Amino acid sequence: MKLKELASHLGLSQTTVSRALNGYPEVNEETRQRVMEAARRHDYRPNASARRLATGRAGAIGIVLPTDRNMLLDPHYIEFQAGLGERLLRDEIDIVLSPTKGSDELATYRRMALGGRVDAVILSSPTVVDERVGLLTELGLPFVLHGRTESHIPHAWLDIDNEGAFHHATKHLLDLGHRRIGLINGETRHTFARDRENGFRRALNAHGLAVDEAFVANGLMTDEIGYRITARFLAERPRPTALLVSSMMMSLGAFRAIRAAGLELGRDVSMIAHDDVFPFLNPDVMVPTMSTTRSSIRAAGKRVGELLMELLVEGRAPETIHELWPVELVVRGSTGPAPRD
Amino acid sequence: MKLKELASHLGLSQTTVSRALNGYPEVNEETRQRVMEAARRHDYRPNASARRLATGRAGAIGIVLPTDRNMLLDPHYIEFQAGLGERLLRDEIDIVLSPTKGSDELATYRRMALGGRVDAVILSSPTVVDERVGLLTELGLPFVLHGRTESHIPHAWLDIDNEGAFHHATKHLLDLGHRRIGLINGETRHTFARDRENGFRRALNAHGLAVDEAFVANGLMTDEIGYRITARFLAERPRPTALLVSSMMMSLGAFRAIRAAGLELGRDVSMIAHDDVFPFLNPDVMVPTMSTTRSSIRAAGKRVGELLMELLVEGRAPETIHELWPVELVVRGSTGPAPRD
DNA sequence: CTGTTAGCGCTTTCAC
DNA sequence: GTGAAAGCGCTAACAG
Repeated sequence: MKLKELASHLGLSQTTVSRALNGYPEVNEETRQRVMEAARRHDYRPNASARRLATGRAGAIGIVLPTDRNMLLDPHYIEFQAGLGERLLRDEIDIVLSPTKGSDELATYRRMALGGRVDAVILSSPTVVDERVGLLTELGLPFVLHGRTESHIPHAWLDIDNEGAFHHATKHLLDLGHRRIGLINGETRHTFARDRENGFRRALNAHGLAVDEAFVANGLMTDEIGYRITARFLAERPRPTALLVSSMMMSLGAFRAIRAAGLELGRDVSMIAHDDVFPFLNPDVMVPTMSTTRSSIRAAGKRVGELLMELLVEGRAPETIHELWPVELVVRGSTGPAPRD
Repeated sequence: MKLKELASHLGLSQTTVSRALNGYPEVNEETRQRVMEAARRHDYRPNASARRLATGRAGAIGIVLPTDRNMLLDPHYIEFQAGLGERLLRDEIDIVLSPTKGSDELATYRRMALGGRVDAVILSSPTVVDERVGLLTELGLPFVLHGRTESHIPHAWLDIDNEGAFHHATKHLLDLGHRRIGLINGETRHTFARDRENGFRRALNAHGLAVDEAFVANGLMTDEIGYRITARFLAERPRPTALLVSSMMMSLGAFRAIRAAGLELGRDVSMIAHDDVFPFLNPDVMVPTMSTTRSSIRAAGKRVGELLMELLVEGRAPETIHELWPVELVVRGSTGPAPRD
């Protein structure tokens, strides 16, 4: 069923039917009812491409999906998508995933912009210096950055307070008497990792403590890397009495390394991990329960969807969109007072 | 830059330029070079909507994304997407995610089909009786099912041999002398869970053993549920000496429950878990290493992309596409001989 | 080998 | 309040 057929069916013009369906005010209320009713009965759906071509709006937002390693081989991504989808659903906006090999990423954004397939894009996992912001601005494709990057170009972003979170967590460990604290972090080129490290260092410095560089490590946020780094830390003498870990996934590996070293989590070694709140990994049911800095990545996705709509529909200026979310510290069983030496 | 401009720039008609760009054979090779070169120089990209409207092809395939809990907001999903993307990338095919609330799922498929936004869709996590197959067939929207469902309607599917995998795993445990084996499975409405249970039962029966229903459990495939079910199993007397677990995520919880019960994995209790091969969860680096039935969900995604293209481009008949992948049993440290009673 | 001419299905002036 | 007509940017017969 296409508009033309529907119109002739009703003995009306395409124009009127289109107007009725799209809620234009100048349509007779009775006519509108008839049109609506007929549309429903015939299960009429406007053709997306035709509508887009006519309006210039794509009704979709884009995400570039790097198919190779390490970018988003983690569950963070899908949680974010779920949140985003939750919001976009309301306006029947689709998410277009454009697969890309890591090296062609910028070219893919270019293709998205020029192809008119999307109205805006979302940028995730920014690095400290991120070329994408400049490119998209130049291309005139609206976007919201999830995270932050250093750039003089005004743009919309939403981030969590990584610096504050790890500062708080470190301070908590210091208050418990820990003096040798290890940091197991994501890759340094990512802004969030740098921010967390800054928070960590600031807390130690404020306490008059030097950072022991042997206890600062970065890597992919996997179970395996968590295990390896922790094993290395625990082999040092003296070893750290507490760990700050950038992801729950890494904390799983860290936990195993602690056990493998014959130590007990929450007594011999304390741990605080960052929790993005995955439905399948609940710090409350771990044994011992895991102390965390918590911020739902799904909620962030939802809010980013919201901001995108404000950008697109209400024409809100990107530079007015800067949201920094506070991060909660949840103290559970994996943290305890520093053991005596 | 649009086609029209590019054409007048070159002193050619739109048609010729279009043909040159789309690789039609009847274009003079020299002309084609000129056109290509000009297109590159001006960074010309055909408008996706216009092309779609003209050709009727969308250049995208759809996935319905259930935004609420428990469907597949788990990492399985993103791995599959990555594999799919890897293949679709080659033909510049996009993936359109249509967010939906669980209950509106069928309506969303309908919308996708009628809206012409996608050329085909992918169906994941089928239930034993799955209405989607009938709906899509009726709507005439091509699809490939990842998994299997009971249906008399001919359709394309790719699945792993879940029955065989769990039969094999169970048999292996039996050969090691285990007699009380627990099954920790996904939700029974899903075909894969039913198939795994069937394989498990068949192996026990072939061995002349009755299935102890107290040792068969189903639930969401999360760490938490894995923990709970295992704790319950281990509280039974006599308790199981081996566990078959449907996901690595659940096995993490199972592992914790085993430790919490003061038992040792691989000695007091053996475990085989199904591994979808996530880059962030490596059975080889666990302690002890985890025995698994292994099949890469990412490889499946890639192959589904391939099949989709055959369906769409080469016009392959859906009913000729039935792939059942064998599953490898990888014996590692988490399995050992049954302990003496 | 190239150009002319219709559309694809919808929205949107501009008249009435 | 409704309709006629002109596109949106591209592809695809059909001629030549």
